[in-house]
Amino acid sequence: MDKQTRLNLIRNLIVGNNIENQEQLQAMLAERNIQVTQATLSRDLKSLKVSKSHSSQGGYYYAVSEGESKRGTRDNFIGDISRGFLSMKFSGNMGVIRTLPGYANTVAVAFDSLGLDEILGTVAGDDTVIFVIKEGVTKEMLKSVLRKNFPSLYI
Amino acid sequence: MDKQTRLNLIRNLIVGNNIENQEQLQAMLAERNIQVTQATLSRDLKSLKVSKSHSSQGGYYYAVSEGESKRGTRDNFIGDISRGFLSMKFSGNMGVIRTLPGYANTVAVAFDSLGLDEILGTVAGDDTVIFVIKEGVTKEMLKSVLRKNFPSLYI
DNA sequence: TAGTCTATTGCATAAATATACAAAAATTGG
DNA sequence: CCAATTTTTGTATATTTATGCAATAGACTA
Repeated sequence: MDKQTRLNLIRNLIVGNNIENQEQLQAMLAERNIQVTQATLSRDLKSLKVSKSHSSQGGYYYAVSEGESKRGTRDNFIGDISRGFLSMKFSGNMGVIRTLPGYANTVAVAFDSLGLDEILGTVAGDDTVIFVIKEGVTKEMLKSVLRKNFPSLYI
Repeated sequence: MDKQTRLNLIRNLIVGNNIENQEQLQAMLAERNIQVTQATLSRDLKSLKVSKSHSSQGGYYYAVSEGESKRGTRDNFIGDISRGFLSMKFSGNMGVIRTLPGYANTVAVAFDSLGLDEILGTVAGDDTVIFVIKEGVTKEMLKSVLRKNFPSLYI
């Protein structure tokens, strides 16, 4: 478990859950067998430029800031995907990927270019990619393939 | 100086300046002869749903959440949708919205911003929006929700 | 290889923010 | 006007987050 992997996971956890404070985040990481101190999380959240907001229900939640969090020049497909990727969800034979604003096209192109047999095609908007899964391929089969291709993403 | 006035001033100060913490905000208010404690500011920021973000220079800044500062309100989204909307059709777990030319993106953004639980994601072209319906949600359920949100549209 | 440099982390603690509680101020209904 | 109720605020303190420092590990150079 290196730092970059932890950062990606944290980003995913933040996007996919309502996390109220660093203690809670620490607990979620612990469930995944990642042990870090609050101090490290404070630094991680800073480097991800995560902001803390008030929810309308009175609590708090973390949010990943628009864009800024990562800008770099890794030029392989997996790098492109890692950089913009936020979350992936499924519905029937369709999948929806949320990305940082403006990254959808990059992610979709990278996805296409990998030539995954399980995916029939993709369409990209600005921060959303929709793709169609090949008939007969289950969510679980696809997830397993994706995890193999992107061990850093926690899909 | 009543509370509402102070809240408005705080919002303006936050939008117009880079304020790093409550102490700084307190000082700016003091310059304007408004004396309050940090505790009160903490409550004020909560009621304004101000979030604290990391700047790319390493510092912090407060930001007023979309809903409160800009007119990113529900009413405006509904207006945006009504203006460009032409028709909505379904196929399986997918929906297709036709709009006036050029309106697709606006409609999609508005749709997304409403945060409808039933919709997984959207992609916009020029005059067409495609969206994916969440698994387990039927056409009829979605239509019913949409009719409630947009009584003026014939969905 | 030894020495140097850099990155990452935990520990302890500082700094920043939130809140329980009580008091003061404002509002409401006779 | 008064009494009852609600709102707003400060004080003191709890909670949450950030950071100085030292330790460790890996990378790089000569």
